[in-house]
Amino acid sequence: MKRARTASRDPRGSTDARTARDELVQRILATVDSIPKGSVASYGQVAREAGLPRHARLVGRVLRELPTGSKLAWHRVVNAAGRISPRADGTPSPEQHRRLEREGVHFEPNGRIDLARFGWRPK
DNA sequence: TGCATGACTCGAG
DNA sequence: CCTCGAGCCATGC
Repeated sequence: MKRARTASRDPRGSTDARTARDELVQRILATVDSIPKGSVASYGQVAREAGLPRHARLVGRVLRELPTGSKLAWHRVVNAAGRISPRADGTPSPEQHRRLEREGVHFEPNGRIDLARFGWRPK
């Protein structure tokens, strides 16, 4: 049975609350997975495509929590400025930079990617 | 319930 | 082009 939520308290421990959240995560992962090789999408764009406008930060959180060695193409997600978002240490991930260049995504001298050229445009 | 934390974004200056 | 500040919103303590 569904374990009635005591109305007041609904800690993330609530079974349906957790499943609902997991579904949002799945949608985000699926969207990221659909970004074609050679192009990039911003956190906000991924959120919108996943049907979650204004949730760019959630996309970032999800990617941050990805297990090392994940098959997901997390490197195709950059910020709206076309840059690799700084990590906790304040510097952009060299790994992400490498992966992108390896699949043909070019970086300008200022560290930005020309979104008009490499930005993902879902059909 | 309140308050701080961000792989965010956008508009000003 | 860059730095800031404000707005945004799920999380976690």
